[in-house]
Amino acid sequence: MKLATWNVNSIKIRLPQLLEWLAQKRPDAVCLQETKVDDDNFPVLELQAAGYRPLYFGQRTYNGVALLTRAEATDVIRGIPGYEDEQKRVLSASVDGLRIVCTYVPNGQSVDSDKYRYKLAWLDAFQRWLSRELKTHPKLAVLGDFNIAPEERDVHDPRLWEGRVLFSKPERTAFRALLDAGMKDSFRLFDQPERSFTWWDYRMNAFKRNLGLRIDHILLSDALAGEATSSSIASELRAVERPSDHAPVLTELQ
DNA sequence: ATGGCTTAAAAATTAAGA
Repeated sequence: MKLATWNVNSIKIRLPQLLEWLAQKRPDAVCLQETKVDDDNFPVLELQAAGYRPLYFGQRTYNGVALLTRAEATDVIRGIPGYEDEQKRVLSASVDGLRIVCTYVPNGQSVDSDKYRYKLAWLDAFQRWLSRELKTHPKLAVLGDFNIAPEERDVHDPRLWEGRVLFSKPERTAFRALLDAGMKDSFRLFDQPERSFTWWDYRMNAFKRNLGLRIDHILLSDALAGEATSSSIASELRAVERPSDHAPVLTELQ
């Protein structure tokens, strides 16, 4: 079973690339972030024609998540239950015996901003909810744009980024708390090339120079981690005409 | 020169991303 996540930075702009990629890779479940459309404008028909059943939880202009599955998904939950949030960032469902959580973690803007405080409070609520979910759904996968580079090797220049948003100590501690709740970073279950990243700034030829961060992740519950057979970053999608600034991440289960 | 692109809003700029 192939699981994938991709921050598309507007599903409207990226739909042709998404459809081509789905046809090539045929993932069984795909989590999308920053769809940037309300639910009335989600491209349902195009994705159905491609063989996928779309679930979506969006808003105009900002945020928005979606889950595309080839098999039927059930028990759909939107948002973090019990956590009031105007922003559409979490979508969960069961498919093929797995519980899948799609997430778009707040960016945080800068460490001295209200958005950063919102990010940390949001992550605390997310972790506490996932800890409970893991008890009822031992086979759990959490996929998405976490907006956190967990370790120094996930940052092109750790000295430059130390203490900045996406790589500050409180954010890395919050990411560690997610793993400590009973999950593994599937990308790190396997040998990987050095300087592997999932996001590159649009400016400064950052992709060509590989000045990136690894901030998009596929976490697998401890019960599921043993079933993983590979994990990789589809960086070729960052090299196309008019790319998203994020590349997809793929993890395959036996 | 906290810039450099890209997107969505709206009709020129602004906000936001990371």
